[in-house]
Amino acid sequence: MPELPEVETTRRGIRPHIEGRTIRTVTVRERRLRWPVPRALARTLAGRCVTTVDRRGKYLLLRLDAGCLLLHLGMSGSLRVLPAPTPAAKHDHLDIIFENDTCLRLRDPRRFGSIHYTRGDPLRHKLLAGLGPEPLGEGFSGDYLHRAARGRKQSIKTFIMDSCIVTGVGNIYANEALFLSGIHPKRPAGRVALARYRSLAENIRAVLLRAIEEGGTTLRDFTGGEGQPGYFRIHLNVYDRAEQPCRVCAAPIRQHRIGQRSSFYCVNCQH
DNA sequence: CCGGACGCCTGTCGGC
DNA sequence: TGCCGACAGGCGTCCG
Repeated sequence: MPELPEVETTRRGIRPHIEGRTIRTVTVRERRLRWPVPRALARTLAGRCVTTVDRRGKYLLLRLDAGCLLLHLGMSGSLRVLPAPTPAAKHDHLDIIFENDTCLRLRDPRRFGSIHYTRGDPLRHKLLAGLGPEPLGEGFSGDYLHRAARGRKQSIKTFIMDSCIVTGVGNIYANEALFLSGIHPKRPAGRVALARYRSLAENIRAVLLRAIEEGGTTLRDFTGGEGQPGYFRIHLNVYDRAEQPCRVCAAPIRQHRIGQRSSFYCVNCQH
């Protein structure tokens, strides 16, 4: 579910409630997530203080006074801040309760999300070490993409969704950025010219920033850290708009699968 | 090395 | 109604 804008929205929603707070207890109701929740998690976290809440790609980093908690929301995960005695519903797998009776609750019906604790530098963690540049940070540009794509035959869409290339771009925003740059999603990544990669890099940034401003995209059930939906859906040009008229040329938006993922594009505007 | 397919899960929706 | 298949915001792993 959550791509970079939704994870960033979650980060901004939970941060003011938990930064500087000390963890009193942790309740794990379901250990079977994408990877098993560490058995010692509750013991490890009790008494720790959250110093900062950061993000790397689609991972949230809760930096503690000792170690760091990594959270990934998978397809259906969400985090929410609640007053401590709030009854848990189905799929509420984890509660982190702070000494001021604030509860940080993880809900994840499909259980594709994961939780990891690391003692050392989180950016060195196995799952983060190989990630590509942040699309909103330094080191990400059209020149970089063009260089990385050299000789690649895979589709441009699969290419920009590869977290080793650039992190945080998922199915919604890949479709949207390619539309904005007029690039057909099936075009081989190695056959996109530098000028078009410059446009694409700018549009990836632009669409992610705009989505963050709107609090992310809520398709069915995404909510930010304070339970609010995101409003970027209104601005989607192609994603989930099969057969609807292109906002530029009015031709019907096409949908078909690229690398097992639904892809949406305008045959008229994208080449 | 690269690229594509496959699972992992539950919930929802459309068709019959 | 109910059943069944397809599909859903991700990604590590396996195989050719």
